[in-house]
Amino acid sequence: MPTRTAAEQRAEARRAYDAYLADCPARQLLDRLSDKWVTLVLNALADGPRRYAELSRKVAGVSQKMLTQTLRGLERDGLVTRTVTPCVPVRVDYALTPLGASLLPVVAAVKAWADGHMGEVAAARAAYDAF
Amino acid sequence: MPTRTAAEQRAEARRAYDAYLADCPARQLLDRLSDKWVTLVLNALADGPRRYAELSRKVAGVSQKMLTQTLRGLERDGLVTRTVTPCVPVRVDYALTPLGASLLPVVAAVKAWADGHMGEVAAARAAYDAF
DNA sequence: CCGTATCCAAAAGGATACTG
DNA sequence: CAGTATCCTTTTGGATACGG
Repeated sequence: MPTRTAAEQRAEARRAYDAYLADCPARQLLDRLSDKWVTLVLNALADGPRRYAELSRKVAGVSQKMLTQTLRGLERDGLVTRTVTPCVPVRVDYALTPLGASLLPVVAAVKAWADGHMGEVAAARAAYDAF
Repeated sequence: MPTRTAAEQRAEARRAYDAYLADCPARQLLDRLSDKWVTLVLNALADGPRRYAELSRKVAGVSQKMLTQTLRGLERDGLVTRTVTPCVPVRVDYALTPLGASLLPVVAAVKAWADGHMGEVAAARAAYDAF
């Protein structure tokens, strides 16, 4: 019997989809933005450089693991810089790059839509759930 | 000894954070957009209503479970409508609501930034990984 | 044709402890 | 201060089978 059935077809479609994603810049950005803490860190850095401990406080509720992981990701993507000042104790500052700063308006656009329409969404949810 | 230590403090901060998120429309929207398939489905519906099976094909690689789950979520949020035509076999059409359509420009803004800057991001990544 | 229900594997993410 | 390493729970999401 042929093992190549619906399962195989789906797997193939999935590979095609993954390849498509790899080539889709918008999707990559969305994946970054969808990381739970990225936008919060971006906003925390919006008005100037911040130290690690400052971010830890400003972005309330974030674990060390997630903060570090998020910062590393942003640094890798060229959105933030990490500056180590070798004094005692060590001092590390994070700041937005111009590229990172250029992303802020996009986040603001999302925020603007949200502020303008999330009321309708909330109402729709309430109506949906009531029924 | 007091069991109320760093752990408790963190937990409290986390509750505060969660409460903050519950009140933050932008964050809620971001959570929606971050759902892996939401934007793809939104785009698939951008130029007109589509049937379930059509979406299944247009959004390559999606499983039935995820497609249904995504559509239910969008319907709940008032972003898409679900219209059942009770013939044999059943026919179900999905379409964007005006609210859902109004979200398209936002997605487009994200896409625009991505198209304009993802090259730099990719370069930054390459540089970071090479080192 | 359009789903729902169940199971299960993989990944995300938090708590804790430890280091330079 | 600024992390790293480990463990472990929770969530996510695909595969499969079945129902209206």
